[in-house]
Amino acid sequence: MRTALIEQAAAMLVAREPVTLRALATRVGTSTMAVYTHFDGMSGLWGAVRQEGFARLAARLSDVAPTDDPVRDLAALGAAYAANALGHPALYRAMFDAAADLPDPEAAGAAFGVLVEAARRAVAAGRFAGADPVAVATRQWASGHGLLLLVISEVLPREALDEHVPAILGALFTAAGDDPARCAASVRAGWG
Amino acid sequence: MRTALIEQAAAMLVAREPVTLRALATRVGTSTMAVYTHFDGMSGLWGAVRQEGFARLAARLSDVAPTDDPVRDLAALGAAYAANALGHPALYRAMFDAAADLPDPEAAGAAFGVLVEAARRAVAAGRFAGADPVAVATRQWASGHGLLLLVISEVLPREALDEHVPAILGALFTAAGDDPARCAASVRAGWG
DNA sequence: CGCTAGATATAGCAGTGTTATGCAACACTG
DNA sequence: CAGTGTTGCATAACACTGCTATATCTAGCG
Repeated sequence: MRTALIEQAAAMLVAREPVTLRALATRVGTSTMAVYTHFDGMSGLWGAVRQEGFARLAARLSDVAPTDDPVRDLAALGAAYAANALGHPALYRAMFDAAADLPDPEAAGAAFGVLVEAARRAVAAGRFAGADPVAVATRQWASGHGLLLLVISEVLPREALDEHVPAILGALFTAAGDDPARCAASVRAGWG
Repeated sequence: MRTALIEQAAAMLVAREPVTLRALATRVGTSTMAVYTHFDGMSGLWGAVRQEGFARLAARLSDVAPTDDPVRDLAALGAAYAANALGHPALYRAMFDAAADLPDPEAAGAAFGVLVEAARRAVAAGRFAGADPVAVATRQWASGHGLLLLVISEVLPREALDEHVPAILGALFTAAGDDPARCAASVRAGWG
């Protein structure tokens, strides 16, 4: 029942239908009370939906197989992140509407951890000499997040991603200590 | 009446109170119908509020006096942008909830134009050799936007701005062609 | 003054989330 | 096995939301 409600809510979210209590209950074939017994009302359900979104994101990022080029992997993680967000834009927006209070913040931490781990390998491989992996991952995340939100909001066209993401990642990774030419090649390879 | 409604809505937004039709009408001392004669219902009022937000943002950015160091100016514009967003976080979020459809998109274009103009001066001054001013401005804007949203959402602490903004701007401006050391000094001077 | 047009006030509608109550099914206990 | 407490869902009602239809009032002008 819990999972049915969450999945139905996520489905209505990606279908761009308004996620209302009664419509949700009807679709699942139950009554409105179910949302109150399994969650703490709609706000609780939204929390569960956000967490599900972060769980799917973490799964998508974990699917990116590490190679012997950690900088390429960082770009590939960015591509997977963008694909996930563009595939379910409404869910992505909902996730960050209140990303601070998740039932289990570890889910978001896991997604972020994949990025940090790749950055750590880049530092270990000597590509990011003396850089802080957490700082690099945070900057990549924040920059990509902002660009993605502007694309999802239709402020920028979809092509803006291909135009700006490689440039931004190249700038960040070069600033972290990577060789500019080699960095550009890795980013191009990872971003696809 | 129009302006009273917009200002009251903005005030309730920064006060973190729910902006409801009846509460808004009561505060202004009128009836709910006023929102329908002067705007086209609540959605129309939200559009006007978003536009007012962009107008204030453009005014704040225009207040940044240009100096003979355009790279410093870009960082100063970033600081003004961040101060405006952090000063009225709820308004900032509302602005980008539907930034694509504004009654007069020129208001947002004006704010963005200030950034582009500074980048153009940097190109003209030889700091950004052969770079595209619009691309540089877009990357700075998107990156700062993402970081600001994460701070406003309390995913990242406020100190993250001082930690990451100079690094990100330095990386972007260096990638645009500026000298690393000189760029770092300009950013430091502008970010304050 | 009389009249028209615009804006405002009132009341009601459909829809929302939430809650109180009742009912049915389940698991445990003597 | 009967009785019993607990849990989970259904029903109905409540307060609230945005919105609209109608009536009233207030200028502005001939």
